[in-house]
Amino acid sequence: MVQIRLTNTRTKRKEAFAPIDPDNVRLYLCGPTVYDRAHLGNARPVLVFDVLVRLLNHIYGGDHVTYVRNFTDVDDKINAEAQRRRAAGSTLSLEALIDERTAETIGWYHADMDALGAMRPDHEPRATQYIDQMIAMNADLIARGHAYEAEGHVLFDVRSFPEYGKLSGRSVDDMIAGARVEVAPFKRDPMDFVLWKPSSDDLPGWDSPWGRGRPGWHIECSAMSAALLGTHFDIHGGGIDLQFPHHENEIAQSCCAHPGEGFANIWLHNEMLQVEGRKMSKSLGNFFTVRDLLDRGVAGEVIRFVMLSTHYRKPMDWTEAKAADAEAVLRRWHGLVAGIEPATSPAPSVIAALADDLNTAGAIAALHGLAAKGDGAGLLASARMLGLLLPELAGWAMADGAASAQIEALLAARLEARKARDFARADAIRDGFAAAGVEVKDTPAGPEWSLSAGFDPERLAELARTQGA
RNA sequence: GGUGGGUUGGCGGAGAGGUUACGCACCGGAUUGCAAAUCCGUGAAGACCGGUUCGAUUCCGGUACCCACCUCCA
Repeated sequence: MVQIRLTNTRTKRKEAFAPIDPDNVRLYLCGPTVYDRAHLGNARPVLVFDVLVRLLNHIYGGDHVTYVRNFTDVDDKINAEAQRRRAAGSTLSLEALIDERTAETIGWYHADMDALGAMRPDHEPRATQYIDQMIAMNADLIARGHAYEAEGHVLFDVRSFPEYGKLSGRSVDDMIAGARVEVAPFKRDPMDFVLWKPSSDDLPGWDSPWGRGRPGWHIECSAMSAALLGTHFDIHGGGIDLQFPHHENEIAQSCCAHPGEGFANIWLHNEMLQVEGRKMSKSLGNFFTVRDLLDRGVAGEVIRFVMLSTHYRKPMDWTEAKAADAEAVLRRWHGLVAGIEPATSPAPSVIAALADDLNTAGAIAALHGLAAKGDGAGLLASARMLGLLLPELAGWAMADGAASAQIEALLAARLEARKARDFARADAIRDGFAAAGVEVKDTPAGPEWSLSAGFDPERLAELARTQGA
């Protein structure tokens, strides 16, 4: 069996992966807060985990892997949007407006991640479905002396958990020394964080032993992972920005509520996304969503390829040049595997690269090797381990019937012109193909064609008109 | 200020203490009516300063720059 090695950010080392139960490998990925469209950075952990799950499925069998990714649907931005809609004249209740907003956002999220070829997790719990479990966990933490109630809040007592800060390499005292924000007076320690907070009448709330309120952000993941994966599971992941405070707080909650269980064995964190060498931010004007890219004609498969061409633990820079490069490679590969059945198993070189801490860039290099050998079957089977060259994502690289007919007609016209030694016309058609993004290869068996990066159906149609083909 | 990540050839981007990464681009050759594609081939690197070593881009220390995170923001 292939040995997977993963960099565990908890131990800061690359470790051999040994599942707790090989018959049920369990992973949890922190999912989106569903208040708006997913931006490009949100896609990175999803794709990293997608490749990881595909690899685990390959090694342990798809029925022996359980993948959970949550939706955070309790959040002040969601509340603000619901309040905005009601202020704008909606007659629906606040709760109904929140449902409306989160439902549509989840729909968008699914559509966008589907377009990237990301498999749906086995479970996609919503925080609002686990309020009872969160309340129970909070009560338990109070009973165990790890949390306390103050002014309608329930707060986690970080001083009760000596390990606090270990994941992110911070000490409570250092963090307090560097604190920049005023501390709520009812906290015992400035680093104590909220497990439950009171809701005013114009905010969603649930009845609890501490009055009507809503959960703090972190407790949902502790409650939902325990409910769906148990109190000890294999892999927990997310963006490196979540390492502190979110994951630190999850560990504190879960380890104190379930002492001795261990919580997640391995923590995986992906580095952040940049755009053209700069941080992606609304103020820099380089902020965009996955949907923005898709609408601009960048294929989901191209986005996936670019994402996977940088190792997950390095900062990833999104550039137009990379997208163009990826598109050219994928079009060539699609041409190479057209009509070919995948090999029965992926190439060992690709599996080996992925097993080595998800070295997707190395795996892509191995795919290039298969392509260079002309091993279409091997390329196809191996690329699919990375979620590439999947039939459901291939539509963008294919010409439709009208374009095919135009291209065939133009090729025939060009052949005729060449036979007549009318090279001016032959070259005009050739140049027109190039300008329209159609790649023609003249082989001994006759011309072959494929679409290249920047295929433009309108220019092709124009060419067909002017050449009378 | 604290914590973590990064810095590799023209560009992107991996692995490995000593042997070709890989892709794109470039250059030479084959091929072509000329091209394209394809095939063959040549170049080209590891921020800076020290240390360890027979030997470091790879390990260790320091410096510089870039990025992220640093309490009810998700």
